[in-house]
Amino acid sequence: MTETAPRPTLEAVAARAGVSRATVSRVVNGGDGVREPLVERVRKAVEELGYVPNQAARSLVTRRHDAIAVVVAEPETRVFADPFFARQLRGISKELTAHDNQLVLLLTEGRDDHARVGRYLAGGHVDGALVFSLHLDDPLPGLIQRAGVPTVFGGRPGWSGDQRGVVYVDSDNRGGARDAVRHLAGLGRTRIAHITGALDQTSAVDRLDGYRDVMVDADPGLIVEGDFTPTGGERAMRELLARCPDLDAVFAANDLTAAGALRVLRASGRRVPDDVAVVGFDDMLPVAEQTDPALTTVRQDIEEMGRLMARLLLRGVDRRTGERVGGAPSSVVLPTTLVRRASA
Amino acid sequence: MTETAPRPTLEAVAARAGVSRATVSRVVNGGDGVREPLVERVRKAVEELGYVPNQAARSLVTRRHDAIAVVVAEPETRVFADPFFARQLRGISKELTAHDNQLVLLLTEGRDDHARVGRYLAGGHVDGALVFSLHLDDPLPGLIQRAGVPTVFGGRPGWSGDQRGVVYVDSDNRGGARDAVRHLAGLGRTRIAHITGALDQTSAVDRLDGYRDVMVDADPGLIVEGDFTPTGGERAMRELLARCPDLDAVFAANDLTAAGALRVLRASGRRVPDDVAVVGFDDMLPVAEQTDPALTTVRQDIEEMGRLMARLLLRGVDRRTGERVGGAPSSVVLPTTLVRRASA
DNA sequence: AGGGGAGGTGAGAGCGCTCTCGGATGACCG
DNA sequence: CGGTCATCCGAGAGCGCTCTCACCTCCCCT
Repeated sequence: MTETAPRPTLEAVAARAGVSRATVSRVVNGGDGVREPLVERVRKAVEELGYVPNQAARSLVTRRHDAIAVVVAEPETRVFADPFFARQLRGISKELTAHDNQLVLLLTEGRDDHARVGRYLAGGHVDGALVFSLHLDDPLPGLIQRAGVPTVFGGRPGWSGDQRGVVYVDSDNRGGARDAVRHLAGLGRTRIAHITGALDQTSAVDRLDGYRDVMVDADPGLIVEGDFTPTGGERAMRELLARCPDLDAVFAANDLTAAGALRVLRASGRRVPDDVAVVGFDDMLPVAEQTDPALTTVRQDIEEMGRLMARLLLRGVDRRTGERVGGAPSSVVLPTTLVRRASA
Repeated sequence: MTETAPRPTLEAVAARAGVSRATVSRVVNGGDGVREPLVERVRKAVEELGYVPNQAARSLVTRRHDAIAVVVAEPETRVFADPFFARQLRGISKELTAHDNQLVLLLTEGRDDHARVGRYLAGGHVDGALVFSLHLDDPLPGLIQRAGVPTVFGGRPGWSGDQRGVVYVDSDNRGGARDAVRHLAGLGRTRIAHITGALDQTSAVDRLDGYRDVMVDADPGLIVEGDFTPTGGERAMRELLARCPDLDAVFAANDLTAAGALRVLRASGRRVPDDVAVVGFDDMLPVAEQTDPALTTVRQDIEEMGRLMARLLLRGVDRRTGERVGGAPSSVVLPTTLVRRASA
């Protein structure tokens, strides 16, 4: 265990197989242009010696790292506490693994970390970056653009700078919100309230816009700002009940918010969905199914978002190294679906 | 953006500063043994050129990567869906960042992935590994030991192989469980049931052992196997109520399980804590506080566990490269604390 | 004033790999 | 049967860095 066996090099394999380094290299990298018997011999030598290429040496000459950074800006604990991000990460991991890429995770908190991440990305340690930019005033997109690293954002970055070349993957937050509100309207509800998410995030803004699309001349009193947390949902719901006791439906910006709202509604004696219908967003599974009553919500395929981000990025990275591709990748907005459960 | 500026090399910095490569290297790596005026000149040149060392070239000669792999075996979605892991990851990230190490995340699903991870670790791409080995029959510890990579496990690995040199960080699951059950007993409860976790994980086994420590001659009917999920908790609770309608307390193996149990208890007309007192484990925050009533539970400092794992590993890694250290690192078991809320 | 030593600095040899380029080999055609 | 060309393989030059070792300076002691 403490004994570090000297790892075999290309040279050693070449000697054993009785060929040159170049030939071994060719075989290891796909084996094109090497005749079958030689390929066999080299493969055998690799096997016997347990040869594994030295990635550092390889990167040194190829300038590729087969590694992608995943940057998660995490100013608040909340973000990380919900499973949303974990699911996305899983999708990303799957896709990267399938293409033999490593995932380098960079978690940031605060300004100093931003600088550090910027330096790291500019340092050319990775071939590209997947960035979850969560807040409107986040300096990260700017830093990254300057670093010149191919990047795909998770969620539309709320960034006022140069938009050219910005690629992102997002859910159709606005469309999903419209569906939710229309569903409530279709149930005959007319006093439909909205508890927003944290409005410094584009997803919250987009969902609010979707609500407004349907409720064109809604009572402004029916809109209360939340923050994507259950506690925020509770507070907002209390405020709503005080302001508009006659409301008959609530569209919450996410499931956690809805869960909080549900508790307050129950405590206030309202029956859900009979008195007040509630719709959430995300279909965050441990939560949405476990509320009482089970939550009607807007589902987004989170894992697929992650996978797509990775795919888009890898395409961009390939383009960079000069391989043929069909044009620059562009942003993708994934559809959402309404999941009907008991709450609306 | 598409234009990849050629990054300056050590050579370039040396030329600009009018010194040799060796001197620049010395300055970049701490500057020991270089006279002040020269240090200044080199620093200036580095600054002006925006020089960033090429990690690949450096690793090639030093055989260090300043990178640590975090391996998460994830046979079931559940593991990833709960925030437990995310918190630990955060602790790890902080500690690694503080020591200028990168975090390479390896997510595995299924046997093929295990082989892949084994190969990766054996390939010497990272200086060490942090492994979350979740199941008793997991082949990963064996693979890793064979790969000869310094490793620290998250949670006691339930592994029957050679235990020498196995280092892990765990919570005092057994002690925490004892505290929980004693607390219930202290409340005057006598028919205390236990819903276990998934018993192929050591944490579940240890918590069960802790329960048994206190309930030395408990009715075996009071113990039902769960699986750490809310649904499992519901099922188990129903079974318990059918078998032992006279139970007056439940110790659930984790908070999610407790949440499920709580729902079933309420549905069955039992009042909590009046009729049945409930204690969970983890103090998983969005969950434990939001249950009705708020959950009394056993808190473990998850983030600290992560930080500690990283610290232990880095110490082991240093030892490897020949730096002085105070002996081989050994496993650590962190204490837990009982958090009293409304449910017991 | 001369010698020894300590401390700074530079030259150069790799680390393990890829990739270009020239040479060898054999197939195929006239 | 000689020439042409495509195909396959090996020699060798780096990629950007670290680190050893020799040299050079300058200081201090006798």
